[in-house]
Amino acid sequence: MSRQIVIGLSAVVAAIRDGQAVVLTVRPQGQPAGLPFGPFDPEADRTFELALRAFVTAQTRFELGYVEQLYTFGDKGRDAPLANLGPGPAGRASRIVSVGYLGLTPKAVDTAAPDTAWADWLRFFPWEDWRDGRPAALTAIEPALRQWAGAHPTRLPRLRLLFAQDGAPWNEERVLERYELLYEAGLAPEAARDRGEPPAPAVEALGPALGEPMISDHRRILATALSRLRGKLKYRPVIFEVMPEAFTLSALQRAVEAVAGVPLHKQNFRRALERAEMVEGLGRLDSETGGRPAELFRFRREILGARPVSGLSLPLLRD
Amino acid sequence: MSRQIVIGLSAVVAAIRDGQAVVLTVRPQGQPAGLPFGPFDPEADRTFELALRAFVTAQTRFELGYVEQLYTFGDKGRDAPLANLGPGPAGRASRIVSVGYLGLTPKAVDTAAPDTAWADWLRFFPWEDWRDGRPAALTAIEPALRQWAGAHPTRLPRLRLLFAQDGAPWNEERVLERYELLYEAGLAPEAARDRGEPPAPAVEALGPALGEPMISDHRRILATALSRLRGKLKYRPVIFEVMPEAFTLSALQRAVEAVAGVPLHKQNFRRALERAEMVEGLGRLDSETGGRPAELFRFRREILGARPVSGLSLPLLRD
DNA sequence: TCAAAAGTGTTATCCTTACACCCATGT
DNA sequence: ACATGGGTGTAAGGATAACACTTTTGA
Repeated sequence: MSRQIVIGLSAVVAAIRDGQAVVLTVRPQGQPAGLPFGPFDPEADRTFELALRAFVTAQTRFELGYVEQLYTFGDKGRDAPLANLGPGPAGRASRIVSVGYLGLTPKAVDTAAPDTAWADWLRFFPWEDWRDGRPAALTAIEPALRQWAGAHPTRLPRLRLLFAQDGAPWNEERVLERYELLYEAGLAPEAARDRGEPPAPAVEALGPALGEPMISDHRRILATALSRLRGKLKYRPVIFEVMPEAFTLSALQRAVEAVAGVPLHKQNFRRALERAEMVEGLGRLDSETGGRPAELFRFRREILGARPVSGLSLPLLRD
Repeated sequence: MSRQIVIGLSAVVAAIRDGQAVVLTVRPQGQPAGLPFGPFDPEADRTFELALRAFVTAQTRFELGYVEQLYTFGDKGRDAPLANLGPGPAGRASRIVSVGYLGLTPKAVDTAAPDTAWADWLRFFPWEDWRDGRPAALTAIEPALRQWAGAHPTRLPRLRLLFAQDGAPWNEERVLERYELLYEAGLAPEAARDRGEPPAPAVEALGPALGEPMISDHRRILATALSRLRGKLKYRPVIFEVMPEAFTLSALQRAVEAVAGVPLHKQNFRRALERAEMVEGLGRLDSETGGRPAELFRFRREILGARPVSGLSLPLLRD
């Protein structure tokens, strides 16, 4: 009898908390972190999305708002430690196909569900945070990357382009490609693990600069999500899905910066918002941090139905 | 024993022929057209992409070049007539999940494989061709669309936005959303078919203006592909994947226009190409159609590895 | 010589970028 | 008063959109 297919659904649930991009993780004690995931039941589930919403709520006591499909991963050998996804054709080795989803929510409240926590997204990709200039983690891993590339005719240009080597500019969208390069180079702990090998010495030496690993292919899915989200920021007003009803323009800018991982030019960011008529002042003020109180704004959701609406421009701050 | 999952892979293989965007279709005599598709074998296939390349070649005697994953569809009830996808868990009703792929090729050569043919892409979506102004097919289906929308608070703005009603501008990227609206409105023949109902009279009356239906969810996958491709044109130089090594700038422009379905401004299109240093004159001339011979150009593929490269701007021609 | 398609010049306008500066509050 | 963050004005440069015009071939 032939090997069976199990479809696993994984959710990247993202939010903003204290000016940082965070994701919902599940971490059974002692184990690496993972994303909320569950099996797709071909009998009972009418659509992927409904199944996803149901098990995320069950697992984390959290209701999803905005949801979109990311990618379906089916490579043999990268699904290793997800052996049993609950009931269904377990016992015998099943072929696991994983469908990744991205969910956004304005409320990063603690759910009190066991083993569930909001984790700083960039902890898994420390080289992705350029808000305060070139990240230290990148400097730390550069030697290992360059050693892997050597003078190789395709590796070296690829490294240059993806990791801003030799004066190449940083492109914040290519999160997945960067992670895949690290995996190929054997610099992601998951690479050795998936082959059943012990961790490489180079990986152990670099430690946290390589980012925290996750179970199964979850870090890959997380990288896919960040790539998608950073790209989408620019052509859809998705950032408002992680903002509360009322927010200050600075909070909005900090949210965009946290997701995109780059510092933005304050005034040009505001001018772009204004021109697009995306936000509206509420007259009310925010009485908060030290300094002049900021006006509260709201997203003009009504423009979504009324005209083709693009995202935000990212006016970079020169460094 | 529980119902099993079958994963079907479908390929949208696109090319340009005689200035038209075409796709590879499989059409057993008398039946509606379909995309090349085949089952994913969890036993033998290492990745989706390898499996896809293998069966497309087997089925159409055609080798794929550029390939990317589109989307994974798993809705119950939209997979109706694909009952048996070859060997595997057939006999008993299986749950079919379909993973769509997009492939691009510069050679739309006839393969001589049985029942395989290149079909004009826009035949399935006649309202998508704005190269010669507002398409007649759109004018034809507008009354039915407006009747469906009525004064409904969400339907009407959605219709306006997607189908350029009441002065709203046309957005060529939203192919999938338009198809889904037609499906919801019962104006795609597939909608009644999937519910096991006879064709609606309104659908029969409109005939070809609603576009040719396809088997299973293939028209949905085709719409997904066109959306993706139209979007991608603008931020990746994908158009060159469907061009021969040497081409004239007019041929390039016609290719872009065929895919995007909109007319472009000749000189501004060329200026954009020049500024991006994307193409290079070959000195050779093309001795072809009536008129002054055109210079042949090639895509400077080397820029791909060297710097972050975006796609083409689409300088619209006012109408 | 005329139709057909290739290819070029130029300007107004808008958007982006990059300056530098003023405002309102809490301590 | 001063530190802290909020909020504004304006000018240079580049990209886009919109004009109309010249060139080279085949029939």
